Amino acid sequence: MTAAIWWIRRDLRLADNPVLAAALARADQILPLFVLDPFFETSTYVGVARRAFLWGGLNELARELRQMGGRLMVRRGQPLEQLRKLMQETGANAIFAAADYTAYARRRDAAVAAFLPLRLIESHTVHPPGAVLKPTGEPYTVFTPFSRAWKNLPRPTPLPAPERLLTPKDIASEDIPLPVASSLPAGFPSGEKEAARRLRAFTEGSGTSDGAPVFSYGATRDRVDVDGTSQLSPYLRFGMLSARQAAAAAFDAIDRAATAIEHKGAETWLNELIWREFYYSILHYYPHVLGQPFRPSFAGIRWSGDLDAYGAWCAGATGYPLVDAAMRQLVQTGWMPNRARMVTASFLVKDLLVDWRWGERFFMQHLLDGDPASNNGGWQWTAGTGTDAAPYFRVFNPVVQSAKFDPDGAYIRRWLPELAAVPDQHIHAPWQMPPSTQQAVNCIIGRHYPPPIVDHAWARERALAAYQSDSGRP
DNA sequence: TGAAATGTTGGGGCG
DNA sequence: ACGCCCCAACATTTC
Repeated sequence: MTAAIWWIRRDLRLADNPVLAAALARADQILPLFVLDPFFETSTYVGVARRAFLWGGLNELARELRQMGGRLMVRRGQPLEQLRKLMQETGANAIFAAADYTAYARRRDAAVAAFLPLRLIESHTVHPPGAVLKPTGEPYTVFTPFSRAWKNLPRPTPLPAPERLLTPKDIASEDIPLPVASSLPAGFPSGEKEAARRLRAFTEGSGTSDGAPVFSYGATRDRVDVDGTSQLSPYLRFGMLSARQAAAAAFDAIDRAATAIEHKGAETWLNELIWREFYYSILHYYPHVLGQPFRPSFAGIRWSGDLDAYGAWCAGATGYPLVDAAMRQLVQTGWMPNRARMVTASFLVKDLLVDWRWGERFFMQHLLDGDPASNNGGWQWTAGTGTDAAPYFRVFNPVVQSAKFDPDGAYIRRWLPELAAVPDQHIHAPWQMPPSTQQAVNCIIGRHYPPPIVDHAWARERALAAYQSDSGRP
């Protein structure tokens, strides 16, 4: 009998799992192992919600493994030490894990590989960093040519889940951490089954006469008052859904599209998946983006360092309803639609002139899908410091964005109940309500809801001036 | 995957 | 009838 360790980090699924498949091809028995790494228990970049989501996923995975005859092991401590011990206890002679790209992950895996037979398998992307390169062998730094090259590669075909998986008996394991009920994200039940159900509902429809949401994605994805996005990112983050499964479903939807609009919707969603792969590639080839601007010319911007402004942004108390609604949604649910991320990020960086890295960290703490590559890519895009980023002079107007993407204010009223009775005409800029109206709807600006923390027109000019003078621009 | 400022055009009111 | 102005609507440029 041979045994191999399946070292699980963020690949919490049985279907389409090339790491597990590689381990099964090599060994008769599999030791699925999760190591409670003290690094993550103390990291300021991991908040309680994402940790609870992970614990929930581990419990789900353990349940599924039991049904197949297997068992999830949990050990606490340094990965190298715990892996070495488990190999000694069990006679396992190989370790399989998914390749990962953050600085910490690479350091950790290199340290293990130096002493133990660790095999890293590509699993987090459809086409791993290095598979999509310019003809010269250089990485792409612009999205559109990257996506063109990506689409020229073979279409993915996900693997089925294995039918049986045997784990050696009588191996000690710690208890799987139970998520604290109060920190469990209510809108996002954890686990592979839930992920598959949501993917099906999004790309194939929920069985009603309505078309699949992916077909209207082009029109609705930016509407914050409508659930127009897939909301699959938390599942992709922990591999409860694989990028290949998602991309395969996107290609299927493109094939099934009956109209130009449907085709465009599915194609746009596929592009979002490719953005994710683009940023994985960027992080792999340009690891300095974690901490430094991709473009060094932006390293000299003098940020305001305004802790009060940052605190108001975090608390959803800037006085701009769309920004505040989105920040409250983030803190309460661990998730925000992409449009809201762009608006809140632009507001922090451009209107408040707060260092984008502060926002990046806050998002990492609160987002269930907090992924270093995508999150960093998004923030650098907004700050104008990244690859293929928004030009520095593009400044979102939080009132205009609100009117466009939450036209009736339904999203605002949902997350800011204090504004529930504000008339439509003032919902995007409530400080313009006449005092009599404020009285009438019981929303006094300055008492029930704050006045705007900055004047947007003024803030825009300040941002343009700061970017211009500090980034060596003419 | 902006917004604001500036420029152009053309219809209509009016002397 | 004609020129002038106003200004919406749209286009282009600039940040």
